[in-house]
Amino acid sequence: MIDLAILGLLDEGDLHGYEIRRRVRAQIGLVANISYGSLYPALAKLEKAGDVEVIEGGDEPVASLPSTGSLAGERAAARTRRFGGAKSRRSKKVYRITEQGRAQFAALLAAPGGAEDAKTFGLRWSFARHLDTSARLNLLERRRAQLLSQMDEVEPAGELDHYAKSVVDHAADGVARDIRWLDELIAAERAATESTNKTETAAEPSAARKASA
Amino acid sequence: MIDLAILGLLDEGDLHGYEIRRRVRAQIGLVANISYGSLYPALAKLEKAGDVEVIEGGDEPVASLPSTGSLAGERAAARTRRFGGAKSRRSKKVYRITEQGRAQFAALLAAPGGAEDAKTFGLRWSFARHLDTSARLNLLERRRAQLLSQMDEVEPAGELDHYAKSVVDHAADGVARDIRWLDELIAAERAATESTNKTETAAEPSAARKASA
DNA sequence: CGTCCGCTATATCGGACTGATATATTGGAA
DNA sequence: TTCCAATATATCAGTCCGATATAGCGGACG
Repeated sequence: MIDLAILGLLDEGDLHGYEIRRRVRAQIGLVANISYGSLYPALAKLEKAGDVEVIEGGDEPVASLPSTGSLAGERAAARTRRFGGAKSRRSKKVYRITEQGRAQFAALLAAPGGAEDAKTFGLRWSFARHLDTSARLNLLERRRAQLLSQMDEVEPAGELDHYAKSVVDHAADGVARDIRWLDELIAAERAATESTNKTETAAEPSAARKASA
Repeated sequence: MIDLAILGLLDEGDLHGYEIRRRVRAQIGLVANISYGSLYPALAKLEKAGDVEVIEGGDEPVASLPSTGSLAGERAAARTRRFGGAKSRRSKKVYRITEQGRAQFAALLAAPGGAEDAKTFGLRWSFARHLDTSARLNLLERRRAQLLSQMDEVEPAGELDHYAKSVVDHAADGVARDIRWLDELIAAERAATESTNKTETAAEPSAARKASA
């Protein structure tokens, strides 16, 4: 979900479209990516919905590191600003998230529905700081269940040739690796919960502790 | 590319749409998957293009294992056949690949253009038996280059919080693992090329035993 | 000193694919 | 017998990607 990525980044500071894409590529490019073909329509849609607003001569990126490779761009923007705002000006529409947008972000991040595919999960987890421990555990277990159901839909050994088998085996190893990783994250979250043994969230049954392939 | 999967499976025997999807899920479900929403339009398109043809009461699946979970379906098909072919019949359009379709399959499999993403590569490699060694090496190196360019587009360390860092690190490990795998496959192909003079596929050399990260 | 290249930046379009839904048919369980 | 689950085909709205178009700007280069 591209809205999630956009709102999540805008929550850390005002940005324009090009920079949003650059940050997604630089930060979580190995997990998910967005194209202009979906980015700009999504921004227009979010603006119409009132989740974001345009602040024309948007200065200070609020979040740290204003530079990082876009020095020329920043200078260009400064010059644009100096020139005054003749309406013929194009270039650089800076977006800011609204209160409604923040609520929408929280809703998308919680997102009880849906299949939790790799990209969406990666995106959600990269914003996991916005969730509480029980929501985090819920997310991890949802992804884990998704991987398990994916695994036992595949036939055990099948009569595949050498090449097909190599790709299937590699993929199976990858899934097993992902599940181990999820188990570590789940354990870490549980440990964090117990160490904060105030009272809250003492229960959380969440039955998925055996599952040894 | 869904056409590649369809033609590749039909090359092993006549099938109807439902069974094509079942086999994709069962055989390479961890790598790629197809939905009805793309499968049936694709079949219609391929038929119109002359790459496949419909054989109405399609019998013997040609390829082995006619059963595997679809016993009921096969019996139903048999009964349908006994009933005779009143044109009001719906159910079960069995497809067969044409000569032109085989050529198209070869073209799609070679496919010099395109970015070689994970799913497409997995699909291509699972059909690698249809390629010669040099085409196989070309495919492997294309995928390898794709992963490398993907890696150095990401910023080195970035100031990410704990959760984002965990997902990025995990993804980076996954890419490194994929590259090691590709290196093994490349080494194996090279070894196979050099030992062609003797008994073909002499010992499955597994010639990549170093694999130092 | 001009002009051409590459980067920043926004925008749109066609095409591919998904997920949901609708519709038939049939074998088997209750 | 009735109803459910599985088999089987088909379509649709929505989502996303890749390619392409446009445009301002700074610097390289002769």
